[in-house]
Amino acid sequence: MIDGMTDTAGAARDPDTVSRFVEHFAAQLVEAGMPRMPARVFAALLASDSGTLTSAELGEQLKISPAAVSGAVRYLAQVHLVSREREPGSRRERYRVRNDQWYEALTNREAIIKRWEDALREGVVSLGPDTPAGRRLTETLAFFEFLEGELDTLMDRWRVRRDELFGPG
Amino acid sequence: MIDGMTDTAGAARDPDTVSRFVEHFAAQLVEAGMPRMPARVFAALLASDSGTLTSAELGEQLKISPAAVSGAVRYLAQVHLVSREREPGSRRERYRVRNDQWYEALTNREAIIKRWEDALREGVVSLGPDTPAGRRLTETLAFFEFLEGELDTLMDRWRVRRDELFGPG
DNA sequence: CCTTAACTTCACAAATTTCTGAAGTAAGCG
DNA sequence: CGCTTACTTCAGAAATTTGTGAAGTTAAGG
Repeated sequence: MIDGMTDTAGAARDPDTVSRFVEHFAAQLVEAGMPRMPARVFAALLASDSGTLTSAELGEQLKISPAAVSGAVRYLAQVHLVSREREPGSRRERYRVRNDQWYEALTNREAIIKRWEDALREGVVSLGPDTPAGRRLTETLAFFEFLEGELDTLMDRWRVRRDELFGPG
Repeated sequence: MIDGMTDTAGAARDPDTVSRFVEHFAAQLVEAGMPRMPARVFAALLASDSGTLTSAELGEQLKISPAAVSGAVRYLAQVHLVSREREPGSRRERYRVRNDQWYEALTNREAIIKRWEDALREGVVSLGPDTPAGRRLTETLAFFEFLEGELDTLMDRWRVRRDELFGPG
């Protein structure tokens, strides 16, 4: 046993090891389009045992200013990837990632899909429904409408699957 | 009938009207994370009757340089949203959006999902599978694996639905 | 094989985004 | 009621991204 490692059931939470995962996973999120700071904050929360961290803890762990934490958390709350909780009897705030909310958020691109649909409907009218371009937009629109319906039932199936794998919740 | 409008079956392709749709739809794509020029080029292709445009046509319509067209098209080809075709017996190239390839590409985030999964697997090992954080990552990983399988069958169902709506082939 | 057309690559200028320090605001605590 | 702590907002510096002009590359056509 190496000095300084705690002998828990799992691996020790070596800060360097944790940090490496956090940065690696954050990099994937960035590649998928998420801004850097939100990605890092989100990854840090994912990697925390409690699933919650305070602003100060995030700032220290990621070596970023309170302002950066504030901005990142606002972004994440807006897209429903984290929730903010006030610690009762304290002005300290805790940011939490819940196991389910994070994939809910992923499928909740619904607002975005809705706006795509609106733009496409406008396009069908503008270009004329009987033109080749109009027909292409009509088909694209139909696909998004189909997708919207599928996402709901997909999440239902996931919950069933999750209960199979990990037991009801 | 207004002067200058051609009396086709659909609406006339008034350049301003087309442009308004192109820019509006492109804006939605940008909001969803696509870089500006690729979004505009893609929207222009979607709105074209033939589904194909040359570099020169794109440059003129969108008022951008050949270099910008080149960069945008490279991006779009990389994510499989357009294909490039060489006009036989000419050094002119045509960029095409096919009706199906575009939603295939949307679901073909598979490469991205795969890398997320890799990062998560690494994380489970790093943090320890029996820690709360490790269990959270395990569940997240299971969700992505589930999603991967669902996407295939979802596309199958779409093709059936499309044939219902628009007829086969 | 030389000319020319069409696209690509490169270096740089411009615009945008990102992150910080500093000042501001709100809320617990004495 | 004022002090202090914790977060937020704001202005600006720094870094990144974006799009252009210009030079480079490839291939058709005489």
